[in-house]
Amino acid sequence: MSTPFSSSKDWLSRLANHGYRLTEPRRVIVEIIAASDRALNPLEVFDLGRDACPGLGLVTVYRTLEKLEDLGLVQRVHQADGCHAYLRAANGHEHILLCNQCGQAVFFAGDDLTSLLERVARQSGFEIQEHWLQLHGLCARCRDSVR
Amino acid sequence: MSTPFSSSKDWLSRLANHGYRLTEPRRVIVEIIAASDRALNPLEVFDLGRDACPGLGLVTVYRTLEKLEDLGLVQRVHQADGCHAYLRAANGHEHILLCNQCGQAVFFAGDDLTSLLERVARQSGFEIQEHWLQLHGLCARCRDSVR
DNA sequence: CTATAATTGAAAACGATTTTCATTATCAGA
DNA sequence: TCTGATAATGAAAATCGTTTTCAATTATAG
Repeated sequence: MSTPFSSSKDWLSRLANHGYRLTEPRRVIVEIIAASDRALNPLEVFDLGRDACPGLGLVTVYRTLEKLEDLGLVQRVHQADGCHAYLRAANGHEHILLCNQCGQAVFFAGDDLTSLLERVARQSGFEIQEHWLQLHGLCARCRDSVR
Repeated sequence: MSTPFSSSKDWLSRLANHGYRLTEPRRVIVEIIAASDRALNPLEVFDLGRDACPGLGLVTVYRTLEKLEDLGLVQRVHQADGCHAYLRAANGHEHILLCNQCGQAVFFAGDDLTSLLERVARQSGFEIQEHWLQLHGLCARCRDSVR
């Protein structure tokens, strides 16, 4: 069980190492995602980013999120309403647990899945390339405040 | 491990029991989803539906899929490109395995998850309301034809 | 310091989905 | 069986999230 926080410094050098330029909009966007404990959609990143970088464009948010996802630093989560939000990427065999109320994200280890995956591959004849586990619920605080 | 086929008769009576009228467009759409062994997006349902019901409108497809989902007969699957497709709903603790190539869907039992869910709930303090496991890979036939 | 090429933001385009609205069809009740 | 209330339909327009285009700006190698 781990918090989703991460170091924006690392992310910026990863960007630089891959030939991307370090610009003000990118610094701001990276900082926002890395510092967030919940998944943010592009518009939310945009709104937060405008505070630190008034000229920021929504298009730049989309483009930067796409690059961060390509580099494996950030991952998209799918929400019930069909929209996408972005979060620090899970490392290794971590998966995500999201609060339906406040959006808080928690990572947890899901290594127990391997035996299930092997069994399903054997029985179905499929070659399994990707597994995608996401949990939704209410965090302790929201559970108390809702009832 | 089970095929995704289901009885469209059952679905129609479920619709009727819930106060919905049985119309030609609904009969056609239900028949298409129930008979499909892969997830279909609304446009695919529309194209197939036009064959049997020439006047069919895409809007009706969306509306009918929404009702079927509300009744728990059909479920949405999220795809890598962000689009949605619809499939017979998994029953009980089944989950879905999708072929990235041909789209074929296979259901498998995922009851092994309960202990994982309990552990995560305990450690995180969350009340877990929904778990969402989806596997992607290549079915036996596509794996052979791709290589 | 300069030149080059990557990056930017605004506007327009885009595709999927939803809403609006007038017409049509289902079905409960006479 | 007929009929009226109203649920359901399809077409067009609106909407929403996302992507493309393009001219202006900016980071960085040399």
